[in-house]
Amino acid sequence: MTKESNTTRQKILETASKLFYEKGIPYVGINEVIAESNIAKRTLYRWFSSKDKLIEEVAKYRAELWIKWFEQAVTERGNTPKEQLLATFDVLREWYASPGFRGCPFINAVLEIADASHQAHHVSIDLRESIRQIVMRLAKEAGVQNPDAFSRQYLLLIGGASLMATIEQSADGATFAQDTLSVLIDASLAKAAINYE
Amino acid sequence: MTKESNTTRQKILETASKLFYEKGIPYVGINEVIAESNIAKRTLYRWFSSKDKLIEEVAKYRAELWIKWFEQAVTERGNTPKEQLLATFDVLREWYASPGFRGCPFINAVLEIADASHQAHHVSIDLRESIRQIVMRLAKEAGVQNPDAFSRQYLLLIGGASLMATIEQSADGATFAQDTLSVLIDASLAKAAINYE
DNA sequence: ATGTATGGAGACAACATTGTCTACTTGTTT
DNA sequence: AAACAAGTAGACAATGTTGTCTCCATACAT
Repeated sequence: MTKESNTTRQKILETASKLFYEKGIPYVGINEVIAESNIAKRTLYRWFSSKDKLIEEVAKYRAELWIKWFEQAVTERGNTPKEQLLATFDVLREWYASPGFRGCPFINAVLEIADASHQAHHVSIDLRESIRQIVMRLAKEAGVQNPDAFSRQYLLLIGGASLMATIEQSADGATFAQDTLSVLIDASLAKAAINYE
Repeated sequence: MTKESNTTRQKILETASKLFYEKGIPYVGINEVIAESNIAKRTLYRWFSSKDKLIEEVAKYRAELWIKWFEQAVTERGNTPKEQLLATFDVLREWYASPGFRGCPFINAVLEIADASHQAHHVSIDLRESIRQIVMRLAKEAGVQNPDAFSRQYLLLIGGASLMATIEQSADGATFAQDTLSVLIDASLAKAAINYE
């Protein structure tokens, strides 16, 4: 039934999510997903019409969890908006250093699936936009001069830090990003204070 | 002979490089490379013992060209070290906006080939280190306080900008990175001037 | 002139891929 | 009781993959 079905669907989603992340999407076959999920092939195809659809649903599922995790972790730490902005990179540093970390799954998805028209790309683009909205709100509250430009610079830093974590397998990128962000905020606040180009 | 051989080898390298970049490494088969190169399968395998070896050699070939191109483009523009540092993102912006741009091939390679022990990963890591060395030298000349940390922050920005160009398909990341770099340099120079915290 | 390096054309083996299909089982709802 | 939704097991087709192999042709060096 619906209840039973949802748990099966959920089980597939979680297994696929784990395998896709660990091995890279193109390197995981449907057969591996069904074996690891302990389900029949027929069952998988009843819930997901194709591998591409499964990839898409996994991406949506992950994105939903990620943004909740991020938003909560950020509001938990730091009391002022500025502190919260800086705290994002504390959260990220821990993530990068956590066991099993193998890059940001959303960046991975975009590059593993070369086809730019794939729905999974849109999920990653939307997630980045969600992050940017959160950052922009915090930046406004912190009194940053140009919150829009600032939020885009933030995207640069989070992308760069994730990339460094993936390529150099080091969490230090989060620290460099944090320092850079601090300089950006202070420069913007100073500019706001003297209100002079 | 050696001369003839080198041109054949070179032809394979260039064709593979183009295909790998356009379609993504896992999505290009050996058969496609040989068809596009107008050579026999036997010939390819005489020069490259496996697809992985070909991927590795293509990565090395590209990295060599890239760093030359980058170094030259940078020294051509801007007279002072600071100007040259900022000019890097003018060069990159043009690259991102150029027709057929489909991301930084070295970032792509790392993420398309999930296996971290693949030689192509090392090529990308080495290239990033080469970039960092160039930036560190310029930073020293410009009088930046902590050239090592600065160069790593630079890597963040170049990675972030490349990623933005890939994911959002926009060259604007180069501009945001340039602005950020400018703030970083000025903050560091100001700190150097007052020689205080 | 004869060996050696190089290249072309393509068959072939061995295996992996996605997605379909048949046949059977279980549990729930009307 | 009958219909229906969901799941299991796994064969199968169609296709794609890498890498080997045979047979032949060409060009150059000693």
